[in-house]
Amino acid sequence: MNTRKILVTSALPYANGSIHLGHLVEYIQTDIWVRFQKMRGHEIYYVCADDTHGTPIMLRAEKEGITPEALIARVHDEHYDDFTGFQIHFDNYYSTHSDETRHYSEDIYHKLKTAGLIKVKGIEQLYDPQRNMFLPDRFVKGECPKCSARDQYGDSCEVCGAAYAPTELKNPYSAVSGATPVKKSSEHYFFNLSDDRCVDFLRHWTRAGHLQPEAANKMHEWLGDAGENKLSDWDISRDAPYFGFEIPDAPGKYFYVWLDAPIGYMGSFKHLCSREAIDFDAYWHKETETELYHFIGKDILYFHALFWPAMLEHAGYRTPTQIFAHGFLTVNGEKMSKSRGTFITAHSYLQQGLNPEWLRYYYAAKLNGSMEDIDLNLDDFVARVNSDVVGKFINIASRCAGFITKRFNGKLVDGIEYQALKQIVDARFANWRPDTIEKAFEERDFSLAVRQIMKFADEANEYIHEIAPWEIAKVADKETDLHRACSLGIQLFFLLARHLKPILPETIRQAENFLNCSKLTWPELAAGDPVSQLLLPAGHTINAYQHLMTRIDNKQIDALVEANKQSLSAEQSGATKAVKTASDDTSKTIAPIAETITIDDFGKIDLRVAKIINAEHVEGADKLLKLTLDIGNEQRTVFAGIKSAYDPEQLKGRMTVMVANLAPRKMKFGLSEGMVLAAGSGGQELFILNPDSGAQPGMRVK
RNA sequence: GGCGAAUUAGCUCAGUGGUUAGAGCAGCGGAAUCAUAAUCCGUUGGUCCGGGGUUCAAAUCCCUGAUUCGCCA
Repeated sequence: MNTRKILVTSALPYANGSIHLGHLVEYIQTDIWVRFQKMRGHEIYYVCADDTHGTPIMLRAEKEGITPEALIARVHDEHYDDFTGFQIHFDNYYSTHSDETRHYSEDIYHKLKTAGLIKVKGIEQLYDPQRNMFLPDRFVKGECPKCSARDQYGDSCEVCGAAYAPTELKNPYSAVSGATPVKKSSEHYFFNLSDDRCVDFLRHWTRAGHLQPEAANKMHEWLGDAGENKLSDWDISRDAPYFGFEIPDAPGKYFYVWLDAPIGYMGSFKHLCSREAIDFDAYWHKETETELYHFIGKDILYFHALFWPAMLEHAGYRTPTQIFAHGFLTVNGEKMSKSRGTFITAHSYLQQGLNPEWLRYYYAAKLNGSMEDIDLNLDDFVARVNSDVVGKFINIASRCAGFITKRFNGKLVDGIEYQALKQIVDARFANWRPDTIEKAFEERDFSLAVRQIMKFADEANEYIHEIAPWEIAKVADKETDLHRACSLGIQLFFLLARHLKPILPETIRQAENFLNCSKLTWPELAAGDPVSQLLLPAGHTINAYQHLMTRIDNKQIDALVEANKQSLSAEQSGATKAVKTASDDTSKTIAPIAETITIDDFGKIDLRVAKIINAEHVEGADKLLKLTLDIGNEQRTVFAGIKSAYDPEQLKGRMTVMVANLAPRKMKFGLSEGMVLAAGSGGQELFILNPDSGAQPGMRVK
């Protein structure tokens, strides 16, 4: 077999926020693929790094009262610990805030400039006059120009979905200082993506097998047909103050974080090369035959399939062999949700004592190499892992090992019985060839690999049931049969373990101890060679069996979800890019959305427009006002806890909304026949609802 | 609004023109007791999202509608 030389990356997590189960899809996917290739003996390096630059990092560090360098050092360690906890093995986990990344950023910039692909032009942006800084879109808030919803971000409205420029917001304010932003122009540096050289190159490159078909189609949408030019030049500079690399010949101008992020792949690899004397150029030289793969989420295809290859090409470097994009993770069929406790951090998963290999297995069972989203269904997660891994796979070792240890001193059959065993394997298990599984792993169709491996595990259990070692064991003169049967079971377990090792590295490491064998390699089988060639040698001795994996208890999942509900305000959002940062600031004052209800549930609540015909203080009550409400054909008395915010006189004659079918409640001061609706945290922060003019008392609200 | 993807058993998913649509899990009925970390046999279960079309033949191809999710405006 030819030894391939491969460099693999996962996208760089942003150094602002924790790793969560959504991130882990990608790192687990990559790690499985890398481990598979390593087992096959290929020369493969897996590098990654924290993505450390940009305004959000700068502002967060400031908020915490530390330097950005201190912030990114801390987050780097947190991220690295999380990844290590999930058995994700990087050959190097570095930082984009490094000499190497700076070097290649400047190098690529210079080469692009020399090629005439950098230009400077003035643009007008919103500027925070109080903080003396330009504001990224997400740091400008205001009212949506279309629907007037308040507190919307500068790029799009979360209420009506409209997209717009931050300058279009009504009553804009800076999310940093609260000041009203002003328009100010400054010079920005652009990478000329719209240049014919880039467009022509990308038109070809995106169709040349470097992308999944669905990704290539998406790129075509962005590129347009031949003759069209839909690409805009890419703004690669940001003005000071900015945490990042200053552009060499442009004081006060910094490289935009997305310029140096992918260059961080090179930086991290360079750092590894220096440490381990690897030839960097062999992997990045234009004419190289080494392979380069980037695993990414589908959300950042734009950067990796357009900007990045165009930059590399015109700076004289090689371009990626392939971009492997995956979909998003949903939990129980929905977006991860902090209020439902399904926004689960890697740290909490590990801290709650859940086995990381459960998740690795489940993700593997779901991933198929396409850009489709995958769903983590928590009930299915428990059932699937328990049934497949413990019930089928682990059980094979568990049920055969006892006999081998107790009756045969740990030794598997040898001599003529070993030959008989091989014959059985080649007759009955001739279909246990690794080809299909190997191809599936190579193509990142892990779900197919897992299906195939579990089919083998089913066959192993069926066979063991047929020969029934526990029956043979009762018969005095059938020691040989018992020995052969159980040896076969262990051999089958050994074969399955070899296939599962990329997915379950720690469990299989323990299995290697149990099996008393050196590190398991991928089962390579040439065409025509019998399956029995893959077995442990004759007379091999194994160690006593100790349990290799426990089952998941539903209670553990409940506790995990509960823990992530509780940590709501404490946890940072941890999105891959900075866009989530600003929302963290508001999330602290906004209560989580309650459990989903059906329209029928809502229909049970009878809300009516009510006119407040009288309001008065209640003697002896600290918080209550006594309201008399007109709801059309009847009047209601309601005691409302709004004394702290409203004067009775100002309420008289106003219209509001009440729950008309709430069970009456006897209170110290009388019977309350419903409740009026109000928002706010209490005290002076209370706001009763007010229907639009024209609503009449008694109208139902629905 | 435009473009794209998805929709198959209770759950998670296979199945891209060819028997009567499958698997695992769950359920139900048995067996077994080596495996306290379990298995084996049997079995129930489907309007392949709805509607229309092409074809000897459609889950699969085409049109149309619904829902969900993306991207774009």
